[in-house]
Amino acid sequence: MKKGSVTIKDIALELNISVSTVSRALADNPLVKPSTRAAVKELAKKYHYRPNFTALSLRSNKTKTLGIIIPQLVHEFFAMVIRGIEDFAYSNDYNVIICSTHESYEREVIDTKALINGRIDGLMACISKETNEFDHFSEFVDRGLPLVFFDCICDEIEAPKVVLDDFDAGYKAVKHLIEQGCTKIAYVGGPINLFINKDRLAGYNKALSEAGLNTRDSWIIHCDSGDYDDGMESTRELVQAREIDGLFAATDMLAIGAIKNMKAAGLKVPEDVAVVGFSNWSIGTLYEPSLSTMSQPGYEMGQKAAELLIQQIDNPDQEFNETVVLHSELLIRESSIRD
Amino acid sequence: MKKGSVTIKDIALELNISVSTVSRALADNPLVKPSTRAAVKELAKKYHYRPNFTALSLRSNKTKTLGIIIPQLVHEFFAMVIRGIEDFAYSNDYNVIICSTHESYEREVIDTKALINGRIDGLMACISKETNEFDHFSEFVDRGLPLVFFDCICDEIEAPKVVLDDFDAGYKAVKHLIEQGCTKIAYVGGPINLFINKDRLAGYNKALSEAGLNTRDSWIIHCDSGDYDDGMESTRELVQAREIDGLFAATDMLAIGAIKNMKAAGLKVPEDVAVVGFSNWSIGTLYEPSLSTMSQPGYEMGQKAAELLIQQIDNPDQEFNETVVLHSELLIRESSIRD
DNA sequence: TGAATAATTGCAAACGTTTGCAATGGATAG
DNA sequence: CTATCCATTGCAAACGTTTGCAATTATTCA
Repeated sequence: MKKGSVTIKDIALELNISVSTVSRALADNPLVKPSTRAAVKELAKKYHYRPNFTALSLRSNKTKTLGIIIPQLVHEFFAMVIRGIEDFAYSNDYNVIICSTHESYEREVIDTKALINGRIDGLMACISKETNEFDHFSEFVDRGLPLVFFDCICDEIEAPKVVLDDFDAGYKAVKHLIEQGCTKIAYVGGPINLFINKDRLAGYNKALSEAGLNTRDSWIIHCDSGDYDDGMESTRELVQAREIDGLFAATDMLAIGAIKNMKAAGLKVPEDVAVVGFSNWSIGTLYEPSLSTMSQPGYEMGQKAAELLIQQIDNPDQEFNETVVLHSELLIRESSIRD
Repeated sequence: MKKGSVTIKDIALELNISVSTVSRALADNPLVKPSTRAAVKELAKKYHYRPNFTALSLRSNKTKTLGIIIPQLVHEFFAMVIRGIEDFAYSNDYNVIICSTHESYEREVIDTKALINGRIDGLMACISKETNEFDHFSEFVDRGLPLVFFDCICDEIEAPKVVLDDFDAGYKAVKHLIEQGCTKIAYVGGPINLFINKDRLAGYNKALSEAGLNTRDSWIIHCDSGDYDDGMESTRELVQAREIDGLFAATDMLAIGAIKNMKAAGLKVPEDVAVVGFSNWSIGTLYEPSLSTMSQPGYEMGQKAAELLIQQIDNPDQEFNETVVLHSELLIRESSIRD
């Protein structure tokens, strides 16, 4: 059997009955005579018959597939989001397509357009760091395709959103540093066009002003990517200046990169500078000092996003626009404890 | 326009011509009159017409989509493999579906079967740690669907494979430790049912015997997962025993977990124990000591896998069964240097 | 035994596309 | 003026399914 898969037609032919009967038999339709049903099923099993996905989709106008657009793959938070999505999707008979944009706007547009043509029933998207225009998403919703944003959202498009309370998280992190006695606290984060960074910084500012503390322009650093190297490059001068006694980093990688700098400069963490990161990467527990951080409920975010999306798919005439806000917890480890 | 997408039929209706003409016009078929072609194209543009993916697939019996099955997402090596695959696929007009099995055999079977029904044109797979049976892949190839294995392969199935020379890599790593003066070298690796671990261990043994060195059963540790925690748990006794002066770990996470243990036990790395990991994770450059490791050419592996797969797709009658072997390089950092 | 009813089955359309072939129209040539 | 030819278009089938409706067969009842 060099050919491709067996079709319903092949079975019909061999049994000398019509395709409709075969189709019905396989669907356990009580209309078909038990004996023919048995014969059909036996043959289907023998040939490992599997209904053709494409034909099914075309007929039903449903692909039972959800799309995910994320900026990065190697990211523990996104991995948890994906698991949350998958678990919810699978238990609702949906499959999942993952597209990683690698933080490229261009790739995001390409991926979105590649998904717009009836390949998926709905999309969950986290925009990339480069993204400042949203026409590709507009086209999506204009076509009546369900869309849900999560984490890095775009507020110009009307769609359900699942986000973290980044403002509150930033506030909690910095408040903790203040409680540990820090008075000169710096911030290092990713691209400020993203709400997550804007909000984390706003939380930082709130905590400072509430405590009557000042900051300086040079203490607030926005970097491009947010990875280890960025953490080292961008904080070099800050660390050399030896002005600060606390640092809030918007990602754990930035935090670790910065700590590496501090160690190299002879600064002790947390004695000289206390540090809090963000995202709770597993390396944080192994690093020395172990890293205080803000938790990010990725699994819940994924579950919720999938739930909102499937809800939308199931109720095509209804308008959905709610924003679900999840909360972050402070995880205190060695890097921020100053007794 | 609440409805779904515009179809060729809608355009035909509005222009009062037949669908065939519209189809031909959009395909720049010279048969159609330039004026009608222009009219069709204008309308198509106006309505953002996009050919329905499902219909296209059904007609052509091609999805222009490649499947990827990997055991983990949060893995820098796999991320590179995926990029390699994507780049090659995209430049050959293919899309990509990623399925992460989360190292679960059950999930691997589900995913494979979900992809067998005409959703993809071919599959690239890296088997999970739990996988010892391969019927799901047999069914795949029996159906005439192209398959390529990469990294963690299964040799019972006839299919092209792209692998690392794990034997040589293990040999190089341990030889380096020996050259640094280590004489009591332990091995810690992932599940031994996987060839990658079997081969790395074999390389370890070769290097030892070549140097006339002995090992002990307790110095050879197979653990389930290969992550940080596993690295800590599984090496606890080994470290407590204080018998060894060298460690070859089959993943960087295992290495870091083990080093964490050593530090806690008061052992210095590399002075007391020299360590070499595997995979070149970026954290390895930031960890202290920075981690010596074996490179893993993930991007090349992905590119090659995609190339072999598309080659197979394009030549359905030809039999492909070659195995491409890529090579690993030793990256020497602090954790293994003993002067 | 004939008619009415129930149990099975098949036909054909539909999903959106492409494409071989037939059909239409106008123009050209004899 | 008619026959031929080219340019342009439309028809219909096909890809593999499902499903309303019609058709067939088998069964039951009087």
